[in-house]
Amino acid sequence: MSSDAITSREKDFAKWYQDVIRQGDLAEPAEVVRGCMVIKPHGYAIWEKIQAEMDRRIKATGHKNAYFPLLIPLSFLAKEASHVEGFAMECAVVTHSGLKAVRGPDGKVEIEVKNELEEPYVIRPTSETIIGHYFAKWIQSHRDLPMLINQWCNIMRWEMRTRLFLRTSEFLWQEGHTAHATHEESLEEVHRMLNVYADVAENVMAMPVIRGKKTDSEKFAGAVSSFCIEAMMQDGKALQAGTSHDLGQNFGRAFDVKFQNKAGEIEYVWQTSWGATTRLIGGLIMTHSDDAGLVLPPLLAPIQVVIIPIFKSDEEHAKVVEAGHKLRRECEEAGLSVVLDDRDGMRPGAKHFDWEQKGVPVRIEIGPRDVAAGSCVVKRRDKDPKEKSSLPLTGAATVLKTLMSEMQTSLLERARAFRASRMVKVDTFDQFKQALDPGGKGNFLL
RNA sequence: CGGGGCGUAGCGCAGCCUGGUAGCGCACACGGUUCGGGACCGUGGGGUCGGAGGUUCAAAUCCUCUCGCCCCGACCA
Repeated sequence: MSSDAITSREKDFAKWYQDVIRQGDLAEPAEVVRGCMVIKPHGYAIWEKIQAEMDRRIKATGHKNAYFPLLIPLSFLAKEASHVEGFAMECAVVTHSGLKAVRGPDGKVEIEVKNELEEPYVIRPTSETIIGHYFAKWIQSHRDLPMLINQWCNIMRWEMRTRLFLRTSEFLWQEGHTAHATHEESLEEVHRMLNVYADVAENVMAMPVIRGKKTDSEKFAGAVSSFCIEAMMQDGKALQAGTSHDLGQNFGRAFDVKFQNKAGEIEYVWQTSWGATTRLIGGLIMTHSDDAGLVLPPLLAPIQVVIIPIFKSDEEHAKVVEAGHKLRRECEEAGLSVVLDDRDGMRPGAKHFDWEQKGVPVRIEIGPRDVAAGSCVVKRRDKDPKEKSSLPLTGAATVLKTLMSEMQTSLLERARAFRASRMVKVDTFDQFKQALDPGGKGNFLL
């Protein structure tokens, strides 16, 4: 209905983005905590899928997960000059511990903060400093290298302007921190992890990306150089979707992370750091979703198949649901995540819209006619909803499994085609200026 | 942080200019008829109008402050 409709992309892209998130039940602003968001179960399930795929690749490249404190001593920030300068304004600072509750005469409880800390803590805006501190303790010899650590955690950056998933004051991410014996090795690591990000983006999220180097003004505060992957959104704008930094010996020097090389000489380590965040979900939305709501690539869909029973009488209901459960079990055995939507009091059409908005890749109808014919009706989220095909119930799970990988591929191809249609290749600066001229729509690759 | 817009029921909104007992649609609850793409009828529940002050006999409405959200910009993942 009009009250919960989704604004079209053409009419208002920013509004559309928020509508998709609301209707897809992914997240909502935490209006009681400035700039933060509540990630709802469906949104969080997508994050868990991204996490799982990313984590597997991080471990496969030799890294180990660990966890470091949320709070960082203020003095740590001061050790790397350009690092503080970059993050200073975004830091939330913890200055007190303990509260005192005072009950006034009217019965109201007033709360005041109690003990001022000797040294304030900063809520981590990123963990190079505290991890650098521990690297210094853990690394003595070239035999301790490379040190390959990753942590999954939350981060706080006091942002001036926030947008759900794309930029929130608190966000979830993974941050890798590594130390190496040579610059050559650490640079190799920087690009290895950039490639992991590109792999996840393209082969899991079906989101084509371009690898690039950030300009000096854009690079990570404290890095020698920063690399990133950029994806193109449906409004033609680029989204930075993952970064990998060459930290050189900057943090090694700042935190005194030294090792003895094979020749017995003392050297500073060469470090890297790399991160990917919940922003990826924002990129996912803006890459694939349409005016009907969320579209999820099968590899990231918490629910891949929904079975909608169609019936009039109780007898029909019994038959249809029986066939539905049989199909559900077969799909589960084939490794698909599937839901039989037997919700009472909701008509089939309403169920279709509900799951469509949530981005479920395939919806299946089973009605009395299908049970009689031994078939079911299949609708793909990446196609026009009027486009339906029939599928024999026997062996349907296998066909659906294949369909999933087809959808995964076709979403990536579609996104690539879109990007190609908006991207202009230029060879000279004059061409660049010319290309920018007509309305500025589109992005450009030099 | 600069410029603009907006906070009224779970969601989307009207009412505000011109103060006078808080409304609509969807959602929700119950009953019935329905059911292959958002069903319909009837009945009902739900709001100290973001918050705090002020003006007034009287404030959703006028004034001041404040918090939050959205958009553009600068900055970032």
